[in-house]
Amino acid sequence: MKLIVDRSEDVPTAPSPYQASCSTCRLSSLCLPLALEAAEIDVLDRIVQRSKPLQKGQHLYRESEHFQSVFAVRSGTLKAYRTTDNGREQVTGFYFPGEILGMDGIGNNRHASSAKALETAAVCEIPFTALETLSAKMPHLQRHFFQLMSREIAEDQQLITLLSKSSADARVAALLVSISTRNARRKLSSIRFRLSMSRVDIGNYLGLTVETVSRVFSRMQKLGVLRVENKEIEILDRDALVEMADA
Amino acid sequence: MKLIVDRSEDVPTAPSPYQASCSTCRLSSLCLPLALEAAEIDVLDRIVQRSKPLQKGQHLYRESEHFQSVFAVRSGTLKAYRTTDNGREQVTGFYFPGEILGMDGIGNNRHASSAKALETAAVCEIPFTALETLSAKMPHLQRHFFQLMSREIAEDQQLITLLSKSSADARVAALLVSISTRNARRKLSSIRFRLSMSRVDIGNYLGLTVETVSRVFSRMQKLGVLRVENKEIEILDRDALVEMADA
DNA sequence: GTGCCTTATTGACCCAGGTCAACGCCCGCG
DNA sequence: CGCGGGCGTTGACCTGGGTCAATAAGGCAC
Repeated sequence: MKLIVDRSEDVPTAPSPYQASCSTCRLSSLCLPLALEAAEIDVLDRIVQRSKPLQKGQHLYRESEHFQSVFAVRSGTLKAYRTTDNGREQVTGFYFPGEILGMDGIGNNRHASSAKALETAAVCEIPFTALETLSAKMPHLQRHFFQLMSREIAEDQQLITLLSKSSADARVAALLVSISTRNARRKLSSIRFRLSMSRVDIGNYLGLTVETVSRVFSRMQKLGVLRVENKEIEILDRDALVEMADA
Repeated sequence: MKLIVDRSEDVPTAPSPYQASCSTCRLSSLCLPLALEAAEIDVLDRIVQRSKPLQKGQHLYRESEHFQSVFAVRSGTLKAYRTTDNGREQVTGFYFPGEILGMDGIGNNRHASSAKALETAAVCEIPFTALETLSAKMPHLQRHFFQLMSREIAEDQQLITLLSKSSADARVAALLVSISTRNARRKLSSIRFRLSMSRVDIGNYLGLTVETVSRVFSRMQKLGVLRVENKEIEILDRDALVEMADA
């Protein structure tokens, strides 16, 4: 399929400080520091590594690589995907600022998926052994991390439900609602945003072909639910969209 | 759909000791005690509650109920499922002896799914706050529990991959291979076993209709890959099955 | 700017699996 | 031990979305 060489490279773990600290981070209320006290945040801060941004297409980690850290997205978007035995690619999630990825690697010390930047993206690296040590000392942190993992499970189950029976319309609607909601949490517009992922990625994630995704967008536009202009999306009728999502 | 009253009831948290301890449990090598030292197992033992078995159809917990404990299956099989907004049921997993369920409730202190016994089943209840406290003191336990959750994530992602693109044959094959592998881990036959779940549940789990599941079984039987006799399954050609699973 | 290559849209056609219907067979209950 | 209701199987038909193909429209390289 891909005939050209993939120019993406693994990001080197750089030492330089690209952002001051968790305590000044705009995203701290969504991210790991949530539920920690000021003093605790400082301790957490000391183990978090910030490196130079990933360029579009660069990998943060690759499937079956040795697992060492989980990552928090600071800016940009990443996609996680796994490659099946027969070589097919399956997108398992999109990660926006404030969200944590890489937790699927803890299970057997090997990343269970790959993660790639969909646009220029900055991440915080959180070495897992340090996080464990800290968790044992800070009950809030331990609890919070358990919760984060549990939520990832619950979200995956929601996707399973979506993929198991829903129509193409419902799948696309559900994704848009999800992005909209996550944007709202980050104080961004929940009705107007830019899709950082391609139609191919959307289709892959939702178990649909590009063509179907495209047709669904067109149909929704015709129905007056959306305004689509390339990657720009405007939700015109959120209620209708929510309605469609569970049809 | 169901016109008769569901006679299942919630299981009361009984105090009586139905089995001695984790240290004598045949399943300890798969379950939570894995990776713990003898002394540590004793401590864990003290927080684990064993109650009277669940009858077929009884619920262990229900979606949106207050989350309090995770559970380890001691005998029998359970299914986890969630109900969508439009009232559809989606099976999210089957749980066999030695496996842990209920972890999806940690995220927001509410069970994200319901769990129901598919046959008479015994479980160990592990109160989560006690587990947290213990985890903070026992690094092995903390690590192991992180790993269990991570594996649940990875398994859900595998199901996502399966549901996203695979054919009906591949889905059924994958489920059979999974059950076979899990049986082997429990030192049971990996080629001959009884399906404790109905065709409806299988179809629901795999995103297929009952009719399709039935047809796939018939087809595989005709191909000499399986022998199917009601709920009894015999795998005649495991390689072929594995092959089909990633087609 | 201009060209090329990747991404997106749209149309025509097809097929895997869903739907509907009929029937047979377990299995639990009286 | 017989009967009834749910569960499983099989067949005929239909449809949502996949496949293939052609065209358009971005957007990055030079």
